[in-house]
Amino acid sequence: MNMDNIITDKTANDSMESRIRDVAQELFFRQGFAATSTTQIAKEVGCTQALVHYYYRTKENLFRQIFLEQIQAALQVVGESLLSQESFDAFIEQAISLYFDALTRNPQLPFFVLEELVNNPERRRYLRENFVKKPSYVMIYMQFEARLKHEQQAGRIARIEPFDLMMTIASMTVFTFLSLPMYQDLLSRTDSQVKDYILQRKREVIRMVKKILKP
Amino acid sequence: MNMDNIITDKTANDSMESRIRDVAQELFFRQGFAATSTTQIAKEVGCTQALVHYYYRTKENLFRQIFLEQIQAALQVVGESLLSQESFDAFIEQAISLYFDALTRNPQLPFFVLEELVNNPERRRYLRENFVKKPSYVMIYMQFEARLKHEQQAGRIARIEPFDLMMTIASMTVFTFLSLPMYQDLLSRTDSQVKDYILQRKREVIRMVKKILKP
DNA sequence: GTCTATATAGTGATAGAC
DNA sequence: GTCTATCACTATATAGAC
Repeated sequence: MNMDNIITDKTANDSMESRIRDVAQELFFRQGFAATSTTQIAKEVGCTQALVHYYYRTKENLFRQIFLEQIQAALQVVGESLLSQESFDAFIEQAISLYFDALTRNPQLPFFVLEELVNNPERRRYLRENFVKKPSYVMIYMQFEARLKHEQQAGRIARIEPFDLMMTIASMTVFTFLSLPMYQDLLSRTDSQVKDYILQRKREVIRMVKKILKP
Repeated sequence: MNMDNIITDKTANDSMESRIRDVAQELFFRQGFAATSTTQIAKEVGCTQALVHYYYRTKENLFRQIFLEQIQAALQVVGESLLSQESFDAFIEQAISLYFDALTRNPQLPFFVLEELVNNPERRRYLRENFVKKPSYVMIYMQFEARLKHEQQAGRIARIEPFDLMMTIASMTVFTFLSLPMYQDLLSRTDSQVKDYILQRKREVIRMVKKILKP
């Protein structure tokens, strides 16, 4: 069983800088910003606390870098979902499925983003300046709006405001993952039961949204 | 304008103990447990930090008392909503309306409860032992389940699992308030616009759930 | 680049005076 | 019941040796 030369992690970059980043992300995800210390990060990395500050100077800097990356990745998933050229029903199904799958790979992301945006008005300002105002992100929403209006004028779907449809899909998708720790713990579910539950919930959300959109 | 004798707050109890409790609740709601210190609580109350510990001994004790009260109040609202003797459609409408109104009076509650349950497995255990297992709370869900099944057998509503219906209503209701700080800040809405938005969202959620329940 | 050492400040909690 | 004083810890951040 000599595995000396086997590369075990496809994306592994063993520089201290990236190891600190990765450990920090894991801890921020699990515990949030306030409850995570640079001392704890250093301990789990196996370096000194000074090194964390050497690379990122402040805990806030380290956090921001991770936060920004995660928001960008999430917005990209949303952007990509809107590229679909299928029928509107198929597009909705594909989009919801894509969101569920992306969050299944990263189930702590919704809470991580929510927590920091709710608790820190400064981060909301930061998000507004860096994303919401950017033309490319405005375009994503306008594209979605235009397509919905078009389908409605053709009489293929029911009347609903684009913002309401967006909020409805976001609610049901995001809340599934926000409530996952409670689902698992309060109902004593195994990991495999949780996986089944997510799949079942995905199907059900798709079914319900389609029904809402029926003319 | 002599108002010396006017009682300004109907529930005000000016004992230090309750003032500490009230300020603590406000700060825990705004910042969460980890980001709130007993020093800060004392400063806002206008007493010394030692006094906070005199009444509640530990920060965890103080938090638990507030946390428990809030969960109990929330579960009572849910319990009351199930007492309705109206038609199922009217019952659903009434229930969703009740949840929206209760949360409008306490918009930070969903995040407060969510944050502490997600970040602290010990609090989930505490919740499971004190509520989920209690016969009275099990009964609330079984009542809801029975009524739904009954309506389905009578062919008055579509087939849907009770748990799915519950999650759907919870998703759309709770997420509205979880995302409120982002809605307000990112879209630069005034308080009065936010109030309108909540009312509009309530109507829309009721409409959608009714549509989902149509046979 | 990584370490040790430390400055400075804040934390939760308690002892003891009044 | 409320205060002052203090303990033992931990926090972030930096200076300086190697």
